[in-house]
Amino acid sequence: MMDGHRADFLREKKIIVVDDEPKVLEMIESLLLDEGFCTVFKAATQHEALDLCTLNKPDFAILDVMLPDGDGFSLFKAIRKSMNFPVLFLTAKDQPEDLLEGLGLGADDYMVKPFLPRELILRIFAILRRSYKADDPLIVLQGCTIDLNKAISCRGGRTFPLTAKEVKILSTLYSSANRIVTIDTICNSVWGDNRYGYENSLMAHICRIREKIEINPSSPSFLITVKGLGYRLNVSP
Amino acid sequence: MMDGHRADFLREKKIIVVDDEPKVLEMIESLLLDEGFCTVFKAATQHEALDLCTLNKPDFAILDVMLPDGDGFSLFKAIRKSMNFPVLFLTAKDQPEDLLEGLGLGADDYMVKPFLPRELILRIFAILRRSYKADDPLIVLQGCTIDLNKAISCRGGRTFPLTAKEVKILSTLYSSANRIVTIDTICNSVWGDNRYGYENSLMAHICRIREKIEINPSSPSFLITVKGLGYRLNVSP
DNA sequence: AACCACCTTACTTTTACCTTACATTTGCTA
DNA sequence: TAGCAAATGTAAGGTAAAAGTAAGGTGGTT
Repeated sequence: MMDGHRADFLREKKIIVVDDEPKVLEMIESLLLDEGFCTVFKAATQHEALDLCTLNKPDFAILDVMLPDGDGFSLFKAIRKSMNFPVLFLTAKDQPEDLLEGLGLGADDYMVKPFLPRELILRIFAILRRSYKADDPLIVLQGCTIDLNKAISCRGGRTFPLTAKEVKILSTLYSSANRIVTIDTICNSVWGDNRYGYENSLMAHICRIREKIEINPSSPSFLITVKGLGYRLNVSP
Repeated sequence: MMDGHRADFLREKKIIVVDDEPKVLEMIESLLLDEGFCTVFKAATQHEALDLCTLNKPDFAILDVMLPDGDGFSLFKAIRKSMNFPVLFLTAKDQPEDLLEGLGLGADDYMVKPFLPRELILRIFAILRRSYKADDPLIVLQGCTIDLNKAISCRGGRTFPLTAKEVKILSTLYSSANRIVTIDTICNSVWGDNRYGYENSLMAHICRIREKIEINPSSPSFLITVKGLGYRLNVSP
């Protein structure tokens, strides 16, 4: 695995692969899934690809230049009319003009088939890193990332918005990550001086937070209850 | 000239080229200057390169893997300790391990010598575009483009003029694109030190901006309210 | 089994924000 | 510098999402 857990949030990105050869499509898909990407769309034609893009708003595209209904370049132009995610071109033809046309249009990278699978993965990461660089401090859990500045959590390819109170509670817990934080401490940090009477409200918030960050909210593995003492946010070291 | 005036600001970026062969150094430099780049630094050794980087803070680097005092990879690691500009590796050796090592370290691109000059230029632009897109005063949303220089937004074939305050607000939001910007931050940036009491005014501006950029202003998809936290301008990616 | 601490859900209340219409200010032009 | 239009600011009623509440449920402990 590349980059370890630090690049987890990049693997949440939705990728679309467009190629007319089913074999190539399968190969790239399994390559991506093996690498830990959760959401991979496949299309064999330009038409299909455009529909998928408008519907699913992918974060990255791998486009073959040869397609049954028009070339990848025209697909690229069509996409760029309304979307701006990064694109890597793939081609069997080793023609310099092709390569230059692809990059000239504004593509992010260009690879010639056959390619080293590893090189494709590394180039994808290079592009994703630059395109989606997280200059925000991320809370990285195993299978979930939380961005408190953006007020979102990402889990299993889905993004959940966090509310103001949820952000406040999480940031309180995170400031004492892996340590028990008492209910009183949390209430004090969230509701200030007049903090009494909010215990149940806090409980409801914890419940709602778990829905957004836990893989199995009813048996939490990140936001842990320590009975009689408080809560603890487990963050991988 | 590539991309016309839209990419002009990318040519302002400072580029450093590191190669032990003076000929290659000269060749790349003149290539870059011909393309319109104004600032090109040259270094032949790792040591020289590091000094130039710390002094001039370049925006992009082209590193040869073979250097007299250590390889390009160790130079890359040294640079990344304190700086984070994008890097393209260049190598004469066509060894897969080399390529994979370079990209694996976190480089942005990798080219094998000899290369097509045009391809190098195009790849440089691809990387610069992604890395420094925030400087681009043209905001491309899905179905709407905003030109902050011209102070207009285009949507559904119609062009809307933007007022001074609207431009200021949008540019504040865009400089933290995709991230939550607090109302206080926006007010501070628009009205300066004495910013209190303008919250409602800001609200009215937000409302007017949405009329000009959103397809459906009452359920916005670009300029998002994050209740209790602030506003966010959704830009893809 | 009864207790306790906490979970969970559905519901109510609150609040922050939207929206509209109108008032005021600004800056341009005659 | 007076008049005008455009831009900006203000106020108030309306609204939906978020926060808070309450009540029944769960599971471990004594």
